[in-house]
Amino acid sequence: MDSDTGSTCSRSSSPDLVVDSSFFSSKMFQQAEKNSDRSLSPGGKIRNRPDLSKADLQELRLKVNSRERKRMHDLNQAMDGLREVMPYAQGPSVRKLSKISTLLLARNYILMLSSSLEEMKKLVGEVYGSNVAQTHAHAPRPVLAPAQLPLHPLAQSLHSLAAGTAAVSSAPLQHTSTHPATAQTPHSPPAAGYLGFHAPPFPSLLKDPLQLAGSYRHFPGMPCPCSLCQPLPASTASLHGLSMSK
DNA sequence: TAGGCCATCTGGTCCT
DNA sequence: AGGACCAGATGGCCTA
Repeated sequence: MDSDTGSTCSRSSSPDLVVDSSFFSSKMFQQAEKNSDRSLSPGGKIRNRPDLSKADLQELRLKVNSRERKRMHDLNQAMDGLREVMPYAQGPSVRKLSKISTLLLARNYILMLSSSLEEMKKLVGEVYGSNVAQTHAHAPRPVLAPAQLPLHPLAQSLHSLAAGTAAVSSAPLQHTSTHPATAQTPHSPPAAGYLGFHAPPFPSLLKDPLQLAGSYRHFPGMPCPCSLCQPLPASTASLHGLSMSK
């Protein structure tokens, strides 16, 4: 059951709840009674307090409920904070990620970043190694194009992740996906399966990462990974398989 | 109307 | 003892 305040908050996960006497509406007490009837099991910290009067028991129960509400609100706030840093379009017209989707997406995001970091380390090591060899050989060496530098795989993967997320959640990114397989109606939340770990997340993207180049979101502070801006080096192709199969 | 998602209440358990 | 955390139950809202 929703509290009166909860039902007016447009499904916000973190409603600003002001607990006052009116908050405990008859509806809430009806629910409380039901729950009490249902859970008449022996035990229960509050129920087993013969030393307290009925009024005290009720006050204690309200206090505990309030704490629990606050705890859940804090949890939801943290969840909102997590949503904010996810590569996912946000805005008033965009339905926010569900909790489960947020967690799954976050996990994949972390995995992708970790993988990209490893790849960056490798490439940096290779570059330094080559430079050392080159210095000794006095031979001219082609300079890596920016598109081939280590950040590329990270950004490329971000595009896949973001585009896929948008596809399954229908949250419009800055570019609009036109891929028929990923088109969904607005306001449909992402299915957990798409963000899960047992199947390639976005098969169409894995098949042809270049196809959706124009539908990607560009992230501030990151090199644009879309194929319109950069070619896809073979070394990063494996990243598209990085996902949920763990 | 069914199903998904969510907020809330509640009792139980664990920790300080 | 009190608080945090957890899981089950319930009902509301929303979308397909």
